[in-house]
Amino acid sequence: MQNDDLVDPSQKAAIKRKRSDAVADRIRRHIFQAGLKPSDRLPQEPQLIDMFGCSRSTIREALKSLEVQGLVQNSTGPAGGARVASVSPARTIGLLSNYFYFHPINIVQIYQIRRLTEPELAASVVGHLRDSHFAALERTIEEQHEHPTDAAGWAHHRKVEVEFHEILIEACPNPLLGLMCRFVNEAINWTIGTVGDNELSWAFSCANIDYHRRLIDAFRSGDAERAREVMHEHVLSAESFLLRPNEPQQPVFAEPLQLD
Amino acid sequence: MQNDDLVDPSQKAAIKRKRSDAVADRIRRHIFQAGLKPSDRLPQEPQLIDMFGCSRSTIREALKSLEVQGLVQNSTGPAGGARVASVSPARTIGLLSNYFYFHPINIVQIYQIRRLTEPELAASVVGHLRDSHFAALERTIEEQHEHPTDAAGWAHHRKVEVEFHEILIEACPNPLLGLMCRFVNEAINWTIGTVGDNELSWAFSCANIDYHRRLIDAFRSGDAERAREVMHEHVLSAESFLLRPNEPQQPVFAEPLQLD
DNA sequence: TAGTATTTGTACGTATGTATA
DNA sequence: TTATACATACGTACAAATACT
Repeated sequence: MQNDDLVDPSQKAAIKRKRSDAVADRIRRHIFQAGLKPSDRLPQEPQLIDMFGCSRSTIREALKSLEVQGLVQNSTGPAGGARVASVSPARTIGLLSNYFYFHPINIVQIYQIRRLTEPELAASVVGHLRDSHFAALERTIEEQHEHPTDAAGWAHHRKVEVEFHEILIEACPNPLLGLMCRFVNEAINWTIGTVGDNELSWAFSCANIDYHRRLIDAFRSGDAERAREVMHEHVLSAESFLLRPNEPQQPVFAEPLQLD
Repeated sequence: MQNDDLVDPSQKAAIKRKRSDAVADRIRRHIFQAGLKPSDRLPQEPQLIDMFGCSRSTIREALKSLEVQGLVQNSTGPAGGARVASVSPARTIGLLSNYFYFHPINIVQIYQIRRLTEPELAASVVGHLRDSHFAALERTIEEQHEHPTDAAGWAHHRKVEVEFHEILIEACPNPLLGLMCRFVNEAINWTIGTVGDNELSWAFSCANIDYHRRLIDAFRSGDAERAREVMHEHVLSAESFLLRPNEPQQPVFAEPLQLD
C-alpha cells in the first residue's frame, strides 16, 4: 500500500484531516514541484486509486477540490481525464468575490483602490505596448464615438469603455497589479449592472474619450509619468460622475459571481 | 421531482454543466440571497438529496466545492452537517496564490504593489485605531528592542515586525485594501522564509523601529497624510534592505500555500 | 453517419468513524 | 459506557460524453 505516502513526516502528530484533502494537497504539491504546465495530463482515476490506495469517491473529491481551485479540468472519453489548467483570472476573481460577501465592500472603497492601481497600471504598460495593442486601443476609441440611442447601445458603449482598460491589463507586466485592476473593473461593472443606471451622461463619455486619447499619446511618447497622471485624472473624473458619496452604498458582489 | 429547480430559467439553452456544479451554485446563491450568516446550518445530506432529487455522491461533490471555496464547513456527529462559514483571509490568499504559479511574480513586483498599498493602509487606519490597537502596536515595539542572538530569535523578531502591520490591517476599514496588504505580507514572508536569509541586519531592525515609532506618532495626532508619508519611506527603506534588483528573482509562491 | 471503445459522471447500498447526550 | 445522529469512506453498477474508426 502506498498509503504511507499520505503521511507527511514533517507533521508528526498530524492534525486529523480528511483523506480527500490530503490527497488533493499531495496532487497539488506534485503539480507545483514537478513543474507541470497547462494541459499536462494527470494519472487517470483507476491509477490514482492505486497510487493512493483509497476509493474512487475519495479520489473524485480530491479532483473536485483541485477543479474548484481551477488547477485541473476534467474531460470524459478516450484520452480524457484530469489535465492541469492555468488558473484563469475569471476563476480567481470569482473565488475572491466570495470573500466580500462576509466582508462587505462598497463602490466608494473600490474607488479608493482604483485611485492607486489604475495610474500604476498606466505607468507600468509604457514600453510594453506593441502595435497590436495600440491598434486595439484606437479601435475602442472609434467605437465610442457613436452616440448610443437605446439601452442596448449604451450597454455596448460601456463595454467598449471597459475594454480599453482591459487591453492595458493584458499588457501589464505585473500579474498582481493586473489582477487587482481586473477585480476593480469587475466590481464596477457589477455595480453599474445591478444599479441598472445604464444610461450615463454623454458628457461622461466624451470626457472618457478625451482621457483615453491623452493616454494613448503618453504611451506613444513613452512617458510613464504623464500616463500615470492622466490616468489619475481619469479615475477621479469617473469617480465624480459615478459616485454619490452621500447616498448609502450597497455592498458590491452581494450576489455571487459565476465561477466559469 | 424537484429536479426542475435546478434549471435556471434565465439561461434558456443552458450550457451543459455537471449536476454537482449546478447544485453547488444553487446552494451558494441561496446562502447569498437568504443572507445566511456564519454558523447558520444548511439542510443535512438526506434532505439535500431530497430537495435536489439527486444522489448522495452528487450532493457531496457540491458540498465539497463549497467547502473548498471556504463558504461552508462540515462536521460529523449529532447536530453536525454543513454550516456556513465566513471565508477566511487565509483561505482567500491560499486560493489566490494558486494563480501566481501560472502567472509568476517576483519580489520586486510585489514591492511595486506594496509601495501603493501600505501607505494607503497607514492613512486609512487614522481615526480607526482604538486603545487596544495602540497598546498592541506599542507592545511590538517593546519586543523588537531585544537584539536577537540565534536563528530562532531572529525568526521571532521578524514575526513581531510583521505583526505591527497586521494590527493595522485589522483596523483597516477597507476590506480589499486589507486583503491586498495581507497578500503582500504573505508574499514577503514566503520569500524570506524560502531564501532562508533570516539574519537580516540589525541596522534594518533599528530603522524599522524608528519608522514604527513615527507611525504611531502620526496615528495619535490623527494626521493621515503624515502617516502615509512615513509609511512610504518605511516601504522604500525595507525595499532597499531586502531587494537585490540586479540578481535574478525567483518566483514567489513557487510552492503552494497551505489552504487551512 | 453510425458504431464502438474509453473515461468520467451519477446512483445506490453498506460499513466505518466521530461527536453528542 | 452506550446509544444516536450525522458525516466519511468504500464498492459496484450503470449512464453519459467524447474521440476514433
